[in-house]
Amino acid sequence: MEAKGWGRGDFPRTLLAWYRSNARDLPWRRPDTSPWEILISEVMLQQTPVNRVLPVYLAWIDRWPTPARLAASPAAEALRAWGRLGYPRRALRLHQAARVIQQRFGGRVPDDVAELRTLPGVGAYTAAAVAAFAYGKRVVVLDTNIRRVVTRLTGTASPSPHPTAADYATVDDLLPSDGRRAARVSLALMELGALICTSSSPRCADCPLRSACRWGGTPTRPRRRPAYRGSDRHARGVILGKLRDAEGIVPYRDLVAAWPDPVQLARAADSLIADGLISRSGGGYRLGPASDVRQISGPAGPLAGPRQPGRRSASAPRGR
DNA sequence: AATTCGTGGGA
DNA sequence: TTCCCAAGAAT
Repeated sequence: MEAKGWGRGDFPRTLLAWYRSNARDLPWRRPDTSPWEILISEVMLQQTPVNRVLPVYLAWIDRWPTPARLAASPAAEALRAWGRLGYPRRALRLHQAARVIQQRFGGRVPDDVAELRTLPGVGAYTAAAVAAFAYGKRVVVLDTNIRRVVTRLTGTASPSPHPTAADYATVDDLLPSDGRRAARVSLALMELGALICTSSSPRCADCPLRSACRWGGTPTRPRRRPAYRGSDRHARGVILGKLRDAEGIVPYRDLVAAWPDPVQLARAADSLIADGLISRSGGGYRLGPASDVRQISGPAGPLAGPRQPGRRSASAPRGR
């Protein structure tokens, strides 16, 4: 569907003019940003505000300027550098992605959406974003911002919580034929969604597209999420914080001191182990998956159990 | 297809 | 204080 009152070329021109003078100056938008840096920024920005990503991103690309460099580091280091960005499995997957890029793609971030999609932690949005923003490919980039802006603009709001085929078609119709220009339109739509056409209390008076917008101004009510405080999720966060702030092994008693319910604590720790975010080590816990130890200790380790002193902490929970 | 997965700033 | 929410992905 065409937005009302626009010729086909008018929409990109108006939007890009707005973007040129209103876009934030973000490091991953500099013209010399590498595909690897683009990938890092996109993963970090998943469900995470720009302002929180900025310092972590800068430190990350300084430390690991190539996939090879990250692939050569233990996963625990990636988790530690991730800091408090949230959703730490993203750090783990980005680390895994670096190893896949190194081993299967010769150290180069793929430019093909299907290949990008095979990387851990890279879904439909991130694959499209890297293909478009790093390589200038004409692909539909569909994140929550673009979906919100376009459905409001064209009056085609769909009730589905996930992007539909119709959503893709609607955006595809709005993108110019040139790949690099289309990518810039996608960036501009995202920026418009982030700065003007926000989820709640949008600043319609400042919108460059207001004369063509079909939106009636009816916000959608999201379902409320379960309480965080006191949840297993909260316990996981506390455990991870403790292990992140410690260099090595954290005794179990230190975790008990940080969380009142030992049953819940054990459950949370088990789930973190299952996710590869932490592992049992030397009678306590440490950041990172068990595979980190094999890497650090060298390939000599037999399949038989942990190579640690027989002394086992009495306070450590036994496998259940 | 519906759930689960952090975190902290601002309304 | 409570609640919302910020460039999704995996299962």
